[in-house]
Amino acid sequence: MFNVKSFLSHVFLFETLSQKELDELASFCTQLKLSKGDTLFNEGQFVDSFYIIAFGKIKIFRLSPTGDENIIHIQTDGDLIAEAAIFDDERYPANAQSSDETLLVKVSADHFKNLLKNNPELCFKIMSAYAKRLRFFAKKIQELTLNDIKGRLANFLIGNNYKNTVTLTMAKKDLASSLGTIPETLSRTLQYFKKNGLIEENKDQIILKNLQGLKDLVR
Amino acid sequence: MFNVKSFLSHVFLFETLSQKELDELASFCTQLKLSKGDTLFNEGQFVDSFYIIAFGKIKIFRLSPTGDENIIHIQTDGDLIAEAAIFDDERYPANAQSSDETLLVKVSADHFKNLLKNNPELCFKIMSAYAKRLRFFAKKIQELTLNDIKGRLANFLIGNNYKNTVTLTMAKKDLASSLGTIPETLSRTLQYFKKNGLIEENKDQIILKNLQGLKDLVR
DNA sequence: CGTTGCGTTGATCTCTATCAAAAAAGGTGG
DNA sequence: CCACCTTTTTTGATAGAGATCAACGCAACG
Repeated sequence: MFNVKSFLSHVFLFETLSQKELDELASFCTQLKLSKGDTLFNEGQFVDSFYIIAFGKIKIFRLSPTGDENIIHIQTDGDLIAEAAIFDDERYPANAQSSDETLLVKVSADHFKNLLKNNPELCFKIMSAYAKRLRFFAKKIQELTLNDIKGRLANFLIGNNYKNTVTLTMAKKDLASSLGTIPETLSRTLQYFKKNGLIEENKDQIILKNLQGLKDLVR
Repeated sequence: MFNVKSFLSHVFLFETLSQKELDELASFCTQLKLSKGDTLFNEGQFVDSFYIIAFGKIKIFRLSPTGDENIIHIQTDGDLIAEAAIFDDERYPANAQSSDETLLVKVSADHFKNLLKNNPELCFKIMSAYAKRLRFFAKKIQELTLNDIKGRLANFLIGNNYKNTVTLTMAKKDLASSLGTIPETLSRTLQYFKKNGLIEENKDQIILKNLQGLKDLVR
């Protein structure tokens, strides 16, 4: 059985809250269960809450006029969604869709802001979370302008490996999109890595055989 | 004569402060004058303050290992610099350099955080500023992955035009870098726009002759 | 089993970076 | 104000990376 309050107390942003504050926070949170493909919100809709992922995956994306889906990122367990939007204007800036069986905690924006008013420490934590995300974005921008696809893929593999193995948690077409390329190119780049002895592939596992070689591809 | 307190009272972030709070704020702010080319801070240096531009231009950029300068953005009058960094870890994530005669107000991070502790409304403003910047970055990422150079330049022109005229406030080589390309390509793209009757150029003024045509180039 | 979506492979073409050089614009000192 | 030097911008030619289009194998699924 899933306990909202207990879950919240383990979320980085809320670690420092007192029992009383946690109770208050929990009082205006609700659970939300989504199936694969369900829409959480759409670009342009009014913001009335933000979300925390208990488990599952949420795809954040925008659509070009031609209908192409541009994945900004894929959020997963423990990640916050649209927490920035509640302080900005009153509409969501992107689409969010579940790409898996997903359980979310939904936090009412108005109530949350109220809680913040009396808790500067929590404010600081939120700001720090923002700052982290800003840094992540800045890094991504640099990566897009500086590195070619080999470099970007190598960087992804290096950053997501555990004991020299990367487990793909998303479809390759989604990985392609979040690397700023298309499935065909990703496929070819993976072949290239394999031919040069940099990696081996085994189902959804990618084994890094030559870490230094991969690093050399990254600027 | 430049008056710090009066200037601060007109900065969006501080509009809601009382006279008393403004006095306190001003007490730990200093002025800083930079000439063209002067360095404000470098990537990796410890963060002890953030800045507000009174007038002038500050270039925020990172260097690739090969020494290429990757301009993230160019900030100008009224903009904040490094205000996100003060809540993150303790180092600046990029380089900042004056690209003009520039006057800055320097705000001590520690003192400022202290002020924030007792001012939730100001916290909200800061968070909103963060949210805006996040959105700017997200848009830039989208643009880099979605649009080609024609699209990016068209988008820039559309977004920066006033009465169908864009006044270039930076060197073309810098514009090229912040669009994620190189001067040669920017130059050629401008020629292309001219040949197709989309724009006309006159010194540092670009006149948009066919707004719809430009829009059609943007995804 | 047929259908549907994903991943791979091949051929081609377009865009953009690179290299090289000339032209234009900006400073600087006399 | 002019000659000189530096930096920026433009133009040309070339090569390479990656997108596009097309087709096929393969697995999941009703």
